[in-house]
Amino acid sequence: MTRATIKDVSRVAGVSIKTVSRVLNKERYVSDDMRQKVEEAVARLNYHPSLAARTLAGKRSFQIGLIHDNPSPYYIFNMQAGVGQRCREANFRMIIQPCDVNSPGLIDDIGALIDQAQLDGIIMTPPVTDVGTALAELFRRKIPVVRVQPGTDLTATSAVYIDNVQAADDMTAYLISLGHRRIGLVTGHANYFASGQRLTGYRQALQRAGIGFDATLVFPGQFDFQSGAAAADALLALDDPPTAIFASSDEMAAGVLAAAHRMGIRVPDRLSVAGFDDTDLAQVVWPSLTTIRQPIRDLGYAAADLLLEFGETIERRQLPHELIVRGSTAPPQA
Amino acid sequence: MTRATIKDVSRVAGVSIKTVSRVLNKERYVSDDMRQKVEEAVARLNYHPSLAARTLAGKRSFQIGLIHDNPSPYYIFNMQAGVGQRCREANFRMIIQPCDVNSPGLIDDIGALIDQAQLDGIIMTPPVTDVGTALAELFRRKIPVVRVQPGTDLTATSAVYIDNVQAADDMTAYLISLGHRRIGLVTGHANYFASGQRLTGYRQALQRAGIGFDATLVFPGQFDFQSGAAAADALLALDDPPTAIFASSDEMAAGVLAAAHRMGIRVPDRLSVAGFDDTDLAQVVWPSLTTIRQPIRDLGYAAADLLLEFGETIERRQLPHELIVRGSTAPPQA
DNA sequence: TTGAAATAAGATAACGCTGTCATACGCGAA
DNA sequence: TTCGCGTATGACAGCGTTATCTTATTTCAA
Repeated sequence: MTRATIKDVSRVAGVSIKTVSRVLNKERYVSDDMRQKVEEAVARLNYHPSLAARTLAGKRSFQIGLIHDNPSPYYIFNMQAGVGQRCREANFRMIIQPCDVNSPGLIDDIGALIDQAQLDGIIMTPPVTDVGTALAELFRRKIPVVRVQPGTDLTATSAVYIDNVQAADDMTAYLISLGHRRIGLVTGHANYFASGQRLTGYRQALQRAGIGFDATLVFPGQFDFQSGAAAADALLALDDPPTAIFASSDEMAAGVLAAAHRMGIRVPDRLSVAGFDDTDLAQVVWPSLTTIRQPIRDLGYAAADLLLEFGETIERRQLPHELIVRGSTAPPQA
Repeated sequence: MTRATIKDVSRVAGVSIKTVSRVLNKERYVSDDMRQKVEEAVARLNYHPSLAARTLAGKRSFQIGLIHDNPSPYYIFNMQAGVGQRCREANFRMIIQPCDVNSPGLIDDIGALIDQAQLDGIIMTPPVTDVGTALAELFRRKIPVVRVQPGTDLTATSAVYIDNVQAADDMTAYLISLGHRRIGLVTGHANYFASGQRLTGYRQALQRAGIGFDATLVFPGQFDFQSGAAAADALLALDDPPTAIFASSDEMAAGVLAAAHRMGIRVPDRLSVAGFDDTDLAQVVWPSLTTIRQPIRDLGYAAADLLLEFGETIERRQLPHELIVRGSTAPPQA
């Protein structure tokens, strides 16, 4: 028993091939009578149209690509879950393309992907979102693009994002409200635009509270565990160390926690630690992390939604973040 | 400027379409002369063959599917990385299909995937590997299948795996060698065959050391953080609590750590904790976890390799695990 | 009542490849 | 020389859809 084709369906339903195609594509000008006959035949034969044939004959491929260069399993997993969910709803398929932002072959790889699979659209996550040459290549091919948290050319493509400035402001303000005055900040990788935005939010909250900005309390990180631990080592070795450390990612916050544990500094009693993202990680470290929930899955869903609903039309969508208070933060000890 | 087709290439190279096709597919009977002309034209036009057309015309689709129902981002991420890598080497594409083992639509979903995309092969990860109805559907379609760590019908398909019994034995023996006599075990989800195998390895090591098996020291978990913490609560509340706890996953080990922290029990001084998998998580908790490194990425790579190299021919490959000693284990306090 | 537009259906040509078959050439054995 | 075989190339049909064009039929305003 081989696969059923549209021809089989048309024979069983007693209609022309084109009519079956019309029903499948929900085109107009099909009588209810015909539609029903076709649907019955489709069900009876358990027919599924060949994507290859549809792609070849039509202008659409029913496939979108997700391009990423992100070492965080949590991020990618949730992004895929969101995009995948929306794709499934629309009967689209998602093609994952990991890539290397620093590779010279990046543009060729992306081009090859689009050519070979004839993608209907592309979703990009940071930091690929901000590679000018890659963007240019996509424009050249006139393919719809949605970027997640883009940092540059904000209006060049559709985009979904959260308000990073406000989120960092929220967290900083929360720490201040607990009574902290010296708050360390571990920034993210310089490649990521969000890193700068979070610094802005941090400064903004400090200023509103009348707390002077102290550059020695800001330490550059790379979003990963190691750099979080290193930052904590440096910050806690200061003459006047911070009573709270706000890390721009949960991984770095985990690093801060580990460093504190290593030094015998009790968290949150002697040091408050805050993260960013609310990945699963936030709840599997001890104490569990106060963090900003970034709705990664929803961002993915929204990105796919923009692609499928609007196509080339440029659209933007901001999603809400949320301050999640857990056990890693407390008022500073007297 | 639209995409280049094989026709364009043939015109530029001054040869027939079929010759271009031959070069592309590395068929025999092509002179070096021709081959070079074609390759030049391909490069000049930046030509990439249409997957849709190849799939439709040929018998292969150059796509394989990765079917999973696994809530662990780490696992999936690394599995994808391994499979993806091998696919890229062979110029294949990987289609990800998350699914729900308990959904009644599972079989239809898999069938639709294969029909629509005309996949050349399927890779499955636990626990989907052991769903009999799904396996039957794949056999019916005569599609090559490679399973990762299958638990049932071991010889029914190609498979890649590690020796779970030996791995659990290794860890248990290591804890015994540190001087532990009462070793708690948190098992994994009953759906996973590996859970039972690890229990076997644990018992095997105990027996070899002449330590009696104590069923009260074995607590059922679900592979996740919560169940790890719950297991630790229960085990540490025993009249004669264990001095070491071996959790069958890093996530559960993280749960054990958190529970210990909560109770003020120092790790590893008062309690040794061991995990399984060596996911990234193992290094971002404190103290970092002694664990069994399961080469997930390599398993993925090997799975794709079996599929691409052997096709329908059933082949099996066992990969080595490794005991990784970190800070969460130590000799028991006197 | 008429005819132009809207509706409903089918016949047939692409789409860009691969598979099959046909053809042509060189070379060693008969 | 001739035959046959391995090698090298091309012509052309088809893969399973959608797009385009054509042919009814119905509807509705003038």
